[in-house]
Amino acid sequence: MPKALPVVDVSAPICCAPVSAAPMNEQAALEVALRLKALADPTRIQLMSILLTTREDDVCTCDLASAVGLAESTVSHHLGQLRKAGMVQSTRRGMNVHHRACSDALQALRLVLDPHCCT
Amino acid sequence: MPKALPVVDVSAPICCAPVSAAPMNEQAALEVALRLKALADPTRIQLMSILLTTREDDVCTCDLASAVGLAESTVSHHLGQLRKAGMVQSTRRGMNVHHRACSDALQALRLVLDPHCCT
DNA sequence: CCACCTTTTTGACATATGTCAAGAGGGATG
DNA sequence: CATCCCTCTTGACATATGTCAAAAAGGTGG
Repeated sequence: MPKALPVVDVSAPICCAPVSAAPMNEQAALEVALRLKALADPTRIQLMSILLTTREDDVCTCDLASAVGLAESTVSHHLGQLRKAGMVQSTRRGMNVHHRACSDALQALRLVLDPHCCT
Repeated sequence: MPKALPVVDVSAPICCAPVSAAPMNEQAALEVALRLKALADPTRIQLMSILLTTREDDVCTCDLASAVGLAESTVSHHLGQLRKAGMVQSTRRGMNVHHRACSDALQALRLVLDPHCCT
């Protein structure tokens, strides 16, 4: 990756034409890729799955850590990635931090990946 | 990534319950993550976009290389990744190799990412 | 203030990744 | 066969990534 790393804010749901609408330019492709990258890790997928399937708003970092069997610092790191990509929102409640999946961001990403938009 | 790298064949479209159906186990999460990883690169998203928006079956490696402005060996590498993930099919025709996007694989991935499957 | 719990940050480390140049392979065409 | 094209593979290199332990930061309760 000998290319300068681009600094882009991707905390909002992706909003651009679908991949199949027209050949994407570099900028749009980067926007999509950065969000995909946030999801492209087994641990983070598992975390998203747990958060998406938990209706209660009471999943804290330590719960997640024990659920995926990794160090809390590692899970905190992954949650940070997901947060930066707008996939998760976290709120401190007392001593704990509670996490929620942002289904809107995920849905927006799915829209962009639609392969049949303009067939 | 001090964990042993898992060797998994992901050339077929992903087929598992959506992330929001139930907490995913490690194996399923890995299957999803590996496919996402294949897409989680700006160049590869651009390549997919070009292939998806080209109805004719006549996009060869050198065309793609000049389209994205990278060395042909680099593009060949990316196409290999996409092929391994079942996102692209390539066929040799004479001197050139022609590439096609597999929209089924992309569609299957979108299904798994549905955040509202069981709300 | 002190002891304690949860979370994040930092540092270190091994592994993975994207890129190119150079070489090797596969086919067409003279 | 010789030559030229297109493609893929290999090697090298810089950067990014996932992981943990240790330390720091944020909060609660005595």
